[in-house]
Amino acid sequence: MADALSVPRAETGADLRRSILDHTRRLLVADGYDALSMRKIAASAGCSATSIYLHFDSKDALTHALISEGMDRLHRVLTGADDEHETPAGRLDALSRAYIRFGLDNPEYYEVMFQLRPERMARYPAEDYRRAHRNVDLFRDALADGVADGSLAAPGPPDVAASVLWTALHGLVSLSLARRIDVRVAGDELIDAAVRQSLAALGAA
Amino acid sequence: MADALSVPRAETGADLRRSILDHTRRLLVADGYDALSMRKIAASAGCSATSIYLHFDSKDALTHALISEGMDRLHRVLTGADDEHETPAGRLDALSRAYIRFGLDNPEYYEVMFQLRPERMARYPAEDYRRAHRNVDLFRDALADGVADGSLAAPGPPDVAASVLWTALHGLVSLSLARRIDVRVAGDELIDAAVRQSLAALGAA
Amino acid sequence: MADALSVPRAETGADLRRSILDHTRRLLVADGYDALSMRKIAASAGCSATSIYLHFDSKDALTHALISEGMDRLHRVLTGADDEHETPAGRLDALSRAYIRFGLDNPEYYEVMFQLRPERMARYPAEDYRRAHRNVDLFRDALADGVADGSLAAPGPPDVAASVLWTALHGLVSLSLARRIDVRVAGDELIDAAVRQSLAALGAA
Amino acid sequence: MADALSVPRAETGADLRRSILDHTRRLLVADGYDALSMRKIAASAGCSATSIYLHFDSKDALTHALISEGMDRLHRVLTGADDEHETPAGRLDALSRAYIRFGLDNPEYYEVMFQLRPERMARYPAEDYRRAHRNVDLFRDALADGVADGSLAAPGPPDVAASVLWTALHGLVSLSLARRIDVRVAGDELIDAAVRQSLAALGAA
DNA sequence: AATGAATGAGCTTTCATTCAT
DNA sequence: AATGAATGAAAGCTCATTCAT
Repeated sequence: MADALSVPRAETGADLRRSILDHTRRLLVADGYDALSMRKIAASAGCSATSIYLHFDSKDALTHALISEGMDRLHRVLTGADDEHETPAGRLDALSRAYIRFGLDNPEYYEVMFQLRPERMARYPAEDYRRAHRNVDLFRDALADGVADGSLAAPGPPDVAASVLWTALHGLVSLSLARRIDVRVAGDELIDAAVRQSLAALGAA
Repeated sequence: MADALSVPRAETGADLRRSILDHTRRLLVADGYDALSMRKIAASAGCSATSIYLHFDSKDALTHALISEGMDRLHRVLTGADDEHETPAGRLDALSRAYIRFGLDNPEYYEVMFQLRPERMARYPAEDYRRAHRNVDLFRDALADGVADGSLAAPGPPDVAASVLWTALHGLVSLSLARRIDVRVAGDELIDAAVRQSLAALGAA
Repeated sequence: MADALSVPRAETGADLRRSILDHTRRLLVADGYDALSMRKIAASAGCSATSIYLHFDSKDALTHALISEGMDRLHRVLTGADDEHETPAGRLDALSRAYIRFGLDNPEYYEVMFQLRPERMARYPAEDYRRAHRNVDLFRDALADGVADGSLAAPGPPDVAASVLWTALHGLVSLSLARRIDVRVAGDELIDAAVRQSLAALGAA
Repeated sequence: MADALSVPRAETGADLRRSILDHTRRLLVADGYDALSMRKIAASAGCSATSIYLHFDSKDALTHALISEGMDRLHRVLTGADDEHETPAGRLDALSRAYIRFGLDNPEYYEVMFQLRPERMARYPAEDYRRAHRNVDLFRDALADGVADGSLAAPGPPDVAASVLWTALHGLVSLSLARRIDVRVAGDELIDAAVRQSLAALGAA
């Protein structure tokens, strides 16, 4: 009875956990990680700051949950792109574009996933960060496959070439998100050029 | 004489300004920008927090002084590298290596120069950030020269190709500083590979 | 029972809100508004400065709560005085004396209510200040009633005459509170004289 | 030579003292006493904060200099008004209007002269405040003269009646300066009404 | 599961004032 | 006469977190 009359209550239980994560993402896009505070999250999610601690041990733990989630999403996106193509060169191209797209479309995930310094966060589970390498591994595997079948030519160990490719993609994404790239240059043309330049050395012509 | 005998006194006057900047850099390397506080700087520099305000209008102004200084240093390093080589390809290679070296050797400058989101800093002089483009221009000029004399082949406008090159270098530097690159891969080998891969597309063979 | 035996504990909860308001009043009497600080209030109320923010959004909000409270109290006092008399002249006399009495008895309320410059306070709700006029309205109504029944003779619009009367009463209260009136003159005699002189022009003989 | 080329230097010596006082007045009008700071005064007067201390022992001393100056100016204005009229009633009316005019025209002087609580200012010379009474004395003398020649009828000791008159005038001025009077009422009409009402009881018809 | 209350530590910044020059 | 340098104290306010309920 009271419920029927009450104002639409904020989520509770598992829903609240989900809601907290989503509102945190929203705040991250808007204000960035530094401006994130438990109070603001609580206010945004419509719960008390204390309630957040029912679902996350600490602010760091909340951040890590987001990182994990982001890593999973990125991995899913990348494997999807990987699967859609046959040739190693096609896979590398698709992986690169999917990575960039993910970063630009999910600035909040990208910020916590790749712009944070884990060693500056207390109590961080190194394990979580090691999972990030699964993503680089996708690049490496496609590259190794290409080298194996002669369609690609990595000028060195595939591990290294894949890492280099990743750093290049990351540089594009992070400077784009920070809006540090000349506006006359930024845009789809830049992304195309970046993918082409990044893959050129790998003989993906 | 008295000086020689006196205990190492905290600097004063213009020296203090210099000392504040240096201690700020030290703290930036150790703890990062977010953890930077006027109190900590003061404690580190051996002066009162109030004294910092004699030399800098605000925390932002102090940060901007560092950014300016870093931009100048980077520019000097890059022009030095540029001048030491004759061929456009040689210049591009030297510029790239100098950029990476500067970033890895000056993590504190690099952090405030390129890891901060200017739009999230109040009262920042857009002018300062525009100076950053002077550095990209060095890459573009070398590239354009190479295209002009036929020794290089940018697959598109030199502006775009230079920006792409910059993002690739930045990605390498920022992920290296964040220690996010697999330790089995990191090192001089990685840098070599990165430079080679980044320049491959520009026909700098 | 436990209560009776326990040491005088600092209040908590809603009691703390009340306690904060009361200690703020005490500090206002002692030191004035300018010397008021959140830390001092906290120390006086026996809570942390942070706790004050659980009950009031800001220092201004705390001040405004006091202003509101004071306005209510004054209004209650004035309507009480108004109701106790039949004739317009009697009402005006009672209103005037009640106003003066309230001011002299509640210097802390009076200070925030009438000695502050609202335009110098950020985020002040103009609404709160408009409520002050309800009090002047009581004077105006009594005066208008007297003019209507011929027992009083306002030399002009009742609005104006009532405002003038108010300013006269305020002048007496504020200079008395500031102890700026010659001690040989101050006292009940002065109040009597002030009321008599202030009402003389209104034909309240 | 250097002088001829140099930018217009700020005043020095006695001129600087004068300049400090004037800039302080300007700041008082703009921001009020609470917002007054030595640094702001120095910045406004174009000298160093330290220089202020060459001319005034402390912030309080500077304030007291202003109070003294204001008291002198008010006294001059009042005696001028007093002298221009023959009859006691005329003198009282002129004194009242001159007082109001002075207050409204010199909000900065009025604020430090009459809105400050001397007991809250450290090291204040009680003497300075006693001089304020000279002004009330002018009212009292005119009133006493009127009583003596039968043209006025103070309902009690002239001292008291004069003080009451002063408090009424002060109430009008202070509430006007604080912009606390209903705008539909404020204006010359209000001043006229206030003078008329204030003098009515003194038989100045 | 959820919360209101509470706090100590911390933040940037401004203050009046002093001192050596 | 004038100043730049320096400071301790204090301001309002926000932070992540804990605890009792």
